[in-house]
Amino acid sequence: MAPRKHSPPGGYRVSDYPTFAVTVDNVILTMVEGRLHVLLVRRKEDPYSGCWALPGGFKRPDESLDQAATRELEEETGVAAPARLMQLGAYGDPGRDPRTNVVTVAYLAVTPAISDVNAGSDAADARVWPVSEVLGSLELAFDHSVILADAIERAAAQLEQTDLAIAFMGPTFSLSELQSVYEELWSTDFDDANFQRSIRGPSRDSNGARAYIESTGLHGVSRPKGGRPPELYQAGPAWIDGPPVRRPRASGSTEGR
Amino acid sequence: MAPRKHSPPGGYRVSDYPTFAVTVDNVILTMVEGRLHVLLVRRKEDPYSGCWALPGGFKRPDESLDQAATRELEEETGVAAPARLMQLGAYGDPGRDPRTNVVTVAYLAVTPAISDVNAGSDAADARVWPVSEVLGSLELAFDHSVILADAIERAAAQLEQTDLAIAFMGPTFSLSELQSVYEELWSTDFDDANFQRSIRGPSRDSNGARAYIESTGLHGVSRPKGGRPPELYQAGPAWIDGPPVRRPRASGSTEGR
DNA sequence: CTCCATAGTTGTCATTATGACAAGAACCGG
DNA sequence: CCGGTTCTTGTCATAATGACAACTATGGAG
Repeated sequence: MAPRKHSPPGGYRVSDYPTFAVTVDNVILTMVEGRLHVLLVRRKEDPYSGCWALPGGFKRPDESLDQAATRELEEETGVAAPARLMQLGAYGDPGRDPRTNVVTVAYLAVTPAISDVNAGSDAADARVWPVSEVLGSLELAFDHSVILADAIERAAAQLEQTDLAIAFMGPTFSLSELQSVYEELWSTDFDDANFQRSIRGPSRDSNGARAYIESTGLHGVSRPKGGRPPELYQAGPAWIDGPPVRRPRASGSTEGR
Repeated sequence: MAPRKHSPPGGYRVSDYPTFAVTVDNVILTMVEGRLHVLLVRRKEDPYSGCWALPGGFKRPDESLDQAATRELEEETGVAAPARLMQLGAYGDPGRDPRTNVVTVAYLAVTPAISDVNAGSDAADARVWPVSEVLGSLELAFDHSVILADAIERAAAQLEQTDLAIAFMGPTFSLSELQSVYEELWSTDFDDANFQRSIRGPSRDSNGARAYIESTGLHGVSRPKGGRPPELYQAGPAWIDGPPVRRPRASGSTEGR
């Protein structure tokens, strides 16, 4: 029996209620060569020893969920938490952890290409995997495949609502790089010309509105196979005027749940 | 100390990690006379005895989070869980419950006007409150005010993404009733004529596309002060072709998080 | 160096959606 | 009957979108 801490007159005795372990798991998405990747660690311990899993771990009582997510990410992968680590949801199906009752809270974040990933003490290995590979053939620990799928769906939705796409980009980027983010997450093709027009802003006023991105004077380098070098842009000050691109409503969309 | 259940060879011993109580809380929103309302219960037990709170309670190990939310809602308020009970997020700041470490998972749902609310055994009272009143003057238990605010924000966002607005409506409804949902949650005014055009579908094809709502031949009754009786509609089969109304980007919008 | 494949950029045009607003239709109370 | 109210239909100018042609700037093959 757990120790009885407080017993207010007539109050619930907490010890009468089942206890759970609470963990946090991070879905860190990034873009490598135009393809969506996710950061995974290989587990060193049972259960699912040797299996790949989302980086995460146990929440401590003296920290918030957000703090736990940040800490565990850093501990297990050496990756500093991206600025916008957003909560994805809680997963608590009975039996999702063979050991005991574990409820996990999943977080989602997006980063530019990750420089160096280092497996922490709890992990045997850590690297980014192409998402298509992970969802196709790789078997993840626990219900992490479900979490990953939910995360990608959420990220795709957020692309339309926020400037999340910029978070995939480094300090400067070309518009085709940005375009590939939308195309990958939405499984669509944009007309290059129309995409530029949408992103740079409609015929709108020419001073500051819709400052989604800003032009640096710079030019990038050509692709391996040649081609005109792209102009480089940087993140604008704000997401002022609504989403720059809207998700195409085309193929059999299974929206609205 | 909690009982040591499993100790796989080399595995984590769960007993070494802190345990938490896990609760679920429901934000049930509804529309009463054009104003947004939320379902609350008055607590009978400490802590926060006598305080109003979101209906919820402890998750059991043998049920999923969704099931726990449904069960607690029914138990505490007698309200059958609406079809679409969606997870809002997890709240686990240290000290959010004075008793012990409690992580709660919040759920959000929307219903037509609730017929009868009955306080369950755990609650001293149960009723719907106008949201403006709750956020203004009423002090909720725990961090439930924060959860409520998050829920409303989420609901407003979902209005644009899904056919959530329909969930506020009964079997048949007038377009002005539907309009009031958008206007209340977005704090905007729509031009009545333009709203109708948007909802009923653009100049699009006339057979089935954009079947957000369907016309019943019926007519409602006039308002107290007179006026033409509205035509009545019912929910259409599906959310086929994207959102019918888009959130106006007008006043100082603090989007992007 | 020239030609060509590739990739990025600019421009045009028809179609569709949106906001503003006028006007008609159907009810109320007096 | 008449003004007040609410719902409904119609019109018009403007903005956004999709399709597509054309132009620019690179690398590489010959």
